Amino acid sequence: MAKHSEIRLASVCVTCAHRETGFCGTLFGPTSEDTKTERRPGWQHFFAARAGSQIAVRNQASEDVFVLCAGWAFRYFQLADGRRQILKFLLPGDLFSSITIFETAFSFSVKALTEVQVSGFARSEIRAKCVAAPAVQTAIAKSCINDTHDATELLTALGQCSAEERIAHLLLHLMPRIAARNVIREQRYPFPLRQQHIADAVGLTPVHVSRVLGLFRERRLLELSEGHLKVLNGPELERIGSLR
Amino acid sequence: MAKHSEIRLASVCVTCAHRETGFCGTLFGPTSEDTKTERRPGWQHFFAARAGSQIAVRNQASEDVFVLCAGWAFRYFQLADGRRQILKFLLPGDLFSSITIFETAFSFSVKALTEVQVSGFARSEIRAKCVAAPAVQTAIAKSCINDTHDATELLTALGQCSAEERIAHLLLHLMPRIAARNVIREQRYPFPLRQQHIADAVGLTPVHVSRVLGLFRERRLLELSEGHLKVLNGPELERIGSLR
DNA sequence: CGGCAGTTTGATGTTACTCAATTTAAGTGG
DNA sequence: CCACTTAAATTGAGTAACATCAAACTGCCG
Repeated sequence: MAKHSEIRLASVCVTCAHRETGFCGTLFGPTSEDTKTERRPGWQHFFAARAGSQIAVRNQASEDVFVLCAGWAFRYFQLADGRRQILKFLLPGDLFSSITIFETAFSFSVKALTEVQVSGFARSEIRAKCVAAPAVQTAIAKSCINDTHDATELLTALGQCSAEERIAHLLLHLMPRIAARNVIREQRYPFPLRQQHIADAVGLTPVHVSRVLGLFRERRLLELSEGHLKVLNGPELERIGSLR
Repeated sequence: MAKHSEIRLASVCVTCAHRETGFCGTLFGPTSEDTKTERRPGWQHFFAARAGSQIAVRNQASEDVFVLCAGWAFRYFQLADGRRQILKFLLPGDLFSSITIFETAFSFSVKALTEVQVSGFARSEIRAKCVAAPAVQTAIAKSCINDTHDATELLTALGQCSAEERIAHLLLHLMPRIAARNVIREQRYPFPLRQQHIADAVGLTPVHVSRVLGLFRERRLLELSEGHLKVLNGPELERIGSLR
């Protein structure tokens, strides 16, 4: 069902770092007391952050390329009046953004959704590896393709679909990504999003998200509580949210 | 005002093709009688298409990378029930998509908005040039960055903004791009979009687009008729649609 | 036990959609 | 040049979807 296979750049890069020692990420700029930095000389840069903490800011430049190693995070774009659009949920192995390989500044911000661990690599090193190692090059290209594809789908969902369709689409989008990183039994997925996150991702109010999820629950499509999503009627969910 | 400088890949590549002769694009798959193909042995592939004709289809694979040379076109994603989301308007010099450099298949379709001229280059040649010519590599990276940035902004507009804000944002987004390709006198821009196109781009109905444009006209923000947009009050338009 | 963050529910308001009629503009062929 | 045709834009009335405001409820943690 998932046309685009999941890419785990972190594992690729961590492996790289294990093999070649002359690889030390530069220090990530101090963001807040929520982030705990750890330097491993001869390795890549590495840090942890608490749930809810901001771990990258729009327009901030950095010499590093970041990969989420553990936990959930999300990219978002914030407006002056407080509205924010969540652009993508990041799962372990995801680059903060594939274009950070070309560009030093972020065009969006990143926040930790759960407690996270993040790994930073010197951009120069990554780019050098791109030339040398075809596997890295392919991984990055795939990450670009994936991002573009996701953006296309999300744009279509936001522009053309109803509240039910958008929420169903978001869940369908996340399910295979979660499944690629966890053992799923009986269609029960770990799911740390608050309704506020869903709302900011699909462009609705949390109140309306609650109502729609209530409807889904009534119709026995799914159950959603305490960090877990249980899908009861996958085919019907897909009929609603699949964009075809 | 325009943070991201416009990239004119066509001119770059045409220049390349002029300099190096061993560069012949493969034939673009036959799409319809609306497209008139012309092969120039030793050069890149080249064709024209009538306004409204489809010039690329989702999931269609091609060995070529396409650049719009003249006219307007747009990328879009179509749903089974006929709804479509316009993802980006393409102006002369724009790649159909920067990721076609990595991937053979399109993740969306492309249609001509006006009469257009399109140039195709063999992907293998482009990739070879990427390694050899830093200018081409930079142009492609910038195109990727640009696409990502545009997608971010459009996602935010669709998810978070009102009808007025979205339409204003679209116009503000297009103005500098048009200005980069035309001499603009007295804030009067060539503007071939129908209200249906605006509607499909910002996720509204044509009827509502008409109403909002009517409001803008009443408030003397702009005039929009017969292929031309005249901006009467830029600052106010920006206040409405600038996403800050 | 109290406090807090998140969710649910109800009542009401607003935005944008739908349907349908009318107007405007642009050809087209006589 | 003038009917005739057709696509696009405008306008109005009624409606549906979603937002807003506010209150009540839940589970959790200190």
